Amino acid sequence: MVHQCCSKQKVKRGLWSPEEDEKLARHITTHGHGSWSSVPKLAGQWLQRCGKSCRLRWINYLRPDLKRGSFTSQEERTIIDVHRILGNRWSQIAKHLPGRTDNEVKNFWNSCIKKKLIAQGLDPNTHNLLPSSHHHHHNHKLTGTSLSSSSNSKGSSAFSVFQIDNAPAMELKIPVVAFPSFTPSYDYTGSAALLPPMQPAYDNYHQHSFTDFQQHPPAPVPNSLMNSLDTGEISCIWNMEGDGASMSAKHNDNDHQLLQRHDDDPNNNAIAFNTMDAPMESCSAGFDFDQYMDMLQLPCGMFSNLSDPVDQLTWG
DNA sequence: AATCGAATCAACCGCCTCTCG
DNA sequence: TCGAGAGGCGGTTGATTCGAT
Repeated sequence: MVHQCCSKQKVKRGLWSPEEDEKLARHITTHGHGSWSSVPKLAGQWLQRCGKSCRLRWINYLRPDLKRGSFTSQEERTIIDVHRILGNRWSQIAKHLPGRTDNEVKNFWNSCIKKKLIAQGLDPNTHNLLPSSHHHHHNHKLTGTSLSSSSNSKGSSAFSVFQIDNAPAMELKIPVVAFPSFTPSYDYTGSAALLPPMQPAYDNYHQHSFTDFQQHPPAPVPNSLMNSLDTGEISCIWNMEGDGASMSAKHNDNDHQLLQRHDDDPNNNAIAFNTMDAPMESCSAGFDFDQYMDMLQLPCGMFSNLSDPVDQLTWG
């Protein structure tokens, strides 16, 4: 199919020559692109490309503010973070990476990140553990279900406790109605037990506007995402150290006590669970949701519709 | 040095949305 | 309200490069 903008003229396809690049760049830097469909005409008779092709070439290659070179680990992490929330919305993801294009991000994802996640036993689409991974490692799984909240329309479980290989892990899902002061950071370089937060509310995130990140001041990606979140669900997996002797959250390389805030840094809202004193085959953990909400210092009334604040985990 | 498969990436395709008459 | 055109996007393709044998 031929584009409307190219239907009335002979257009060249395929790779751009240096001469074409030079002609297009010179035209746009002096006149701006205006209407892309008119760019080939205005840029001179030898630029026999369709407007769409010119636009793409400018955006992906000629733009002066493009960043060259391979992606940094920080950029990679940002891509993973945003992708978890937005899915394959490459142009939105690229907005968080100055100098990178959607095409570049998409290619990097498909050729590199995707494989890394799969190698870590994660589904690159959902960022959840691959089902085969559970089976392969013969993981146990426990789900806590006593959290009840009218805002939790999915009726999903509040907790999941399971094992990855021999390491116990816990998934915690927190229904939120507004933006909490909870800004975890994650170590993607760790083992499978040190997982990034899961993305249980994919549809919720999509329902509610995430589109205008630019309104928010520059911030780490999770912050800017959370800032525009008006409802949804946060979910994290925390690793539990040792052979089931305790259960603790890892945050900024520090372990923390049960439901205690890190006092030194008000922005450090790590959660920890140290009540898993029994072996993983048989243990329980109480979870005081009220206390947890206090710790997060949530805006007043945020969880007012929670009817059953205390939850209990059992295993075995 | 030659071959071949994998990885990479630029570019295209086709669909969707927005704008404007 | 509707349709045409343009811009924008994500998926896909195909050429090129890279690396192993």
